[in-house]
Amino acid sequence: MTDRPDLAAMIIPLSRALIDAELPVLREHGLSMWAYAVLLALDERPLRTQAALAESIGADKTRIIGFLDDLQRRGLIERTPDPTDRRVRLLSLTAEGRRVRDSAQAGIQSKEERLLARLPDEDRRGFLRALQALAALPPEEIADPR
Amino acid sequence: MTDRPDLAAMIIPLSRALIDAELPVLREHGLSMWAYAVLLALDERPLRTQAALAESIGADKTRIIGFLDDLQRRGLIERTPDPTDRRVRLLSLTAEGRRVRDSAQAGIQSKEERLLARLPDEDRRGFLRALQALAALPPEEIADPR
DNA sequence: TATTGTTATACTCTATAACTATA
DNA sequence: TATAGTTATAGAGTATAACAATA
Repeated sequence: MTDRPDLAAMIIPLSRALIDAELPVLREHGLSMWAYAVLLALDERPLRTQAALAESIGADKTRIIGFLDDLQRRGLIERTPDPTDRRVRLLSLTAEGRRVRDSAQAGIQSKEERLLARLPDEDRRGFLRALQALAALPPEEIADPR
Repeated sequence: MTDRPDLAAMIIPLSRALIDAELPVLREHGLSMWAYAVLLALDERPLRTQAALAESIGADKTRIIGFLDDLQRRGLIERTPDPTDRRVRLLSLTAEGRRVRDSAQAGIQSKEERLLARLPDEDRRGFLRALQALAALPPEEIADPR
């Protein structure tokens, strides 16, 4: 047995607190958490189906439809039928979508930086490296490591 | 702007994955996430009111009642009226409660250790130190740092 | 017949408000 | 009147199932 609290017992409340920290920032930009996740995912690269987009942000395909409707109505994303298969929707960020995303992210990261500033330099660097490594793992490997 | 993903964009999915990892372990011990959180909180020290217990684990006082009922029925906690003020309930872990808690926690932490083993030593140490520091902060300071 | 996106339905989780018993 | 605990109600979030369009 270790002498530390459970990882989950530290991360779950931290996760909740970060959500509480960031929702007001997102609201200033007219975004919900899921809408912001959509903008982040599409910024990487356009996606060919809504189901793929949903999966990439850990959501159900039925859950993001309302958010896509809204983002499209506001001109932040484009959602056009694929000419080669008219069942699927091609999804991409508009210039305005990228602008909103960048400005929301700037607000969020500046708040996060203020938080990280409380940590000693070397812990902060190790923390961020470890976090990026763990976030890059497929969820199944976290659920059942080794 | 930093060159990293948002903290929240890494921590929220990690948090979800850890929950998925730990629920099966808890279920083996007949515990839900909230029931386990109750056992962990009471292990630190007995508590004088249910509302204080609820707050310490980030729950609403109305939400933990069913779990307390069940834990008491199974003899894992004691819940006795305070003789000096019969409105309040004194809460504490029984020996059996501590046994179940220890065995569940052993299962959880061994799974977590397998996950942490993927990280380089110094990153892992920095990660755990940073996490403990952040988890010790009051939620308000995370929601609005500085 | 199978698949993409959508809508409709049911279920779970959580928060709010009412109730009781004590003080 | 106020507080601890409880119960009841309502709301949000989520998952499952049915549906329409296209392949």
